[in-house]
Amino acid sequence: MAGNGGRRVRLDDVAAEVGVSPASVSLVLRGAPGPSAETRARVLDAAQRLGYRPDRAASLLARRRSRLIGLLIDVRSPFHADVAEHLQDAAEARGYDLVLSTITRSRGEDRAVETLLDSRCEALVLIGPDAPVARLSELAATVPLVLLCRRLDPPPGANRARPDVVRTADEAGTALAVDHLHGLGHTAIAYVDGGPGTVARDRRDGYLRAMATRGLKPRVLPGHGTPSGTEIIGIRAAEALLAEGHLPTAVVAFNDRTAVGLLDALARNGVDVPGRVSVVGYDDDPLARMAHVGLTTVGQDTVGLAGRAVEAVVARLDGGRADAGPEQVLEPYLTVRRTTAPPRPG
Amino acid sequence: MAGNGGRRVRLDDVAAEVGVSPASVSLVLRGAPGPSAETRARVLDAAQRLGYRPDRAASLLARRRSRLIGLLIDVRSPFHADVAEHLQDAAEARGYDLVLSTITRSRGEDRAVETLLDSRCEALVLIGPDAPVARLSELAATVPLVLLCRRLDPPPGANRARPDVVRTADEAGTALAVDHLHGLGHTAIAYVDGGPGTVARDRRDGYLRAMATRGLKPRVLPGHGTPSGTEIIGIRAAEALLAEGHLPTAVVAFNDRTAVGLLDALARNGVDVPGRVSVVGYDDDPLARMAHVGLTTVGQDTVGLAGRAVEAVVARLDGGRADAGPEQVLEPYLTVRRTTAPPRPG
DNA sequence: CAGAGGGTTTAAAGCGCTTCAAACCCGAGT
DNA sequence: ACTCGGGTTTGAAGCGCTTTAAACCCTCTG
Repeated sequence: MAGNGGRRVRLDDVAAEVGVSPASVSLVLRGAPGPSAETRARVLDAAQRLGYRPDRAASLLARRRSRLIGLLIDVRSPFHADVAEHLQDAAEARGYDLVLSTITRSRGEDRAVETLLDSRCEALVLIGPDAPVARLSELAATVPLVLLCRRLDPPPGANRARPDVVRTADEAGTALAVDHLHGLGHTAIAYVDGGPGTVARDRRDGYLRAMATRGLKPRVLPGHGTPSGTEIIGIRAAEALLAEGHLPTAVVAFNDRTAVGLLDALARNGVDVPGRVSVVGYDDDPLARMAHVGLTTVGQDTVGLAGRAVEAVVARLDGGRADAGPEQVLEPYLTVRRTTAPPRPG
Repeated sequence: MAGNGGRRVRLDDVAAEVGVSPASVSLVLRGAPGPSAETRARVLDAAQRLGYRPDRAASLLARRRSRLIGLLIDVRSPFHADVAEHLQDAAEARGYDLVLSTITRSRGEDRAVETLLDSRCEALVLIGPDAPVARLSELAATVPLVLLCRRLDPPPGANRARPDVVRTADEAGTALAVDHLHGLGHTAIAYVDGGPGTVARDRRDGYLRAMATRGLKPRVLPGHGTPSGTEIIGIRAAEALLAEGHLPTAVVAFNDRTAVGLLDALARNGVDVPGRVSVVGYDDDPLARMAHVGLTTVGQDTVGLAGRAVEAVVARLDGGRADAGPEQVLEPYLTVRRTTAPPRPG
């Protein structure tokens, strides 16, 4: 409110206004026990009147603990944004705050993590980081670390530090997709791969195993090539399939973006989905949920993931647990929308 | 590196290690003039060896000026992410740092701005904020403010504080689209609106004016309804058009997301684009650039916008300019891709 | 009426870094 | 021998808040 050109209002100013010590004001403002109801009221009123805003830097510096959790995300990913939101809530509920650092073109994972470290974070949560196991282990030696949606494989040596891991059972996810399709009557089910990375591997393995279990012949379309997991990959896969002349009756894609690329290329070539080909994605992206896409997809429990991640952090920070807890693996779920149907008879 | 369980390494530790005063270390680490080459080398070496990381909170608190620019964005928007990246670069070049605060479901514009204010930001940049003019003016009275991609209309009273404004000439943008289509031979050009908001108004006005100038009959499809500017709006518009039985030969959409919805609904209904209908979007979203979309669209000069925004901030902060400079309006550009073509003869 | 005990308030010591005036050192100039 | 000036280094005072032990002030016992 106060548009006075003067200096920013400090805690002392409020104290002076009310006629109490800065200590009291600090206590009141943080809702700490001590001050009487009357003092509280007067301080709150004055703070409001003067338009006082606490200085985060100062408060952070003075506080014993920062109660800050650093989060690394990729701004571009809606999935990350989603998880971040739930993390925010979960952290808040436990009395923690989130500092987020995004990775961009000009700012790699390492730099983003450094920013976090410089910001007094007591723990770090990394969503599906690309860093090699050795680097992660090294980081984990410095600060409590939670890996979200990424397994640590191969596990670091026995005496190396080990981060907590919270992830979705991705093998089960693609198996779910195969189940669903097989249940509808499909037998020719192809898979579009997601390139390198542990996540892609898990999903592929899940598909392969599920196919093997049912005695079906797997068919994996390569997912590498620059930006893996993008629409382009899906388009290429569709083109490859079309070029062969005979399409499978169903395709499972590494993720929704790939699935959307697939969908689009199929539509452009006059292939009816789900009439001629069924498609299943992975992530339950907002993209997939959009009415006009209506993609059947495997979803991750973002609320659960966020919750577990925060629990892991709290267990280390407040619970005094020194080393990583057991890996937490959440089950994925399948959301059936409009891109899957029984195969066309004949 | 140092995985020692001990306390975090402080500036004093480095100073002690080298045998100089903390003051010298501080100077060296910030590249400030003073210390001799030899001192520099020794300090840098020790800092490296001890794995020293400066504490941002402490540094921020001690510094006279924070050189921090607060940026408000919506994580979900790729356009915002894009601008943010360029802002980051531009700010860095001028010796400023960015603090970003994102608006989410559970965290409105106001709260996000408060976080920024609490973080010692010397100036704020808001990308297309929804807040009413009065609120923005009030904010501008507190802190140097730059409005990006949003005009201030109606202008606040004469004695009210006024933010700097950097935006794209949106009227010109849609006019560009109409130009292009008319140039191809189209005369039945419809427009899908973007709901309330100054941006939507400008774009619509540009369309209407351009149509009037050419003596063409405008046709605006409503863009309101929850989340305006989304794919849904495009789908509804396409359905409305299809229901009428006769399609225009070209459609200009408020933004790319709307255009994509439009595209999708048309494809589903067997309408060839650009054979039967041409479509133009707005924003030059990564979405539009994607190979399989190939949307002809109007783009904004994000680098220019970011640069001007930072210039405006610097002019106020370092240049001593007290009040807002002139509104900066950048010209949009048209990127022709594969969704526009001459109308089908006959 | 002295002393105990509980609820409030506060003085003072930081948190880890920056800043800047003052001190220092040394060879050059007088 | 002595001052001068420039390049280096540093002591010390904060930045605005938190925290803790100690001081205070009552009212309540014994």
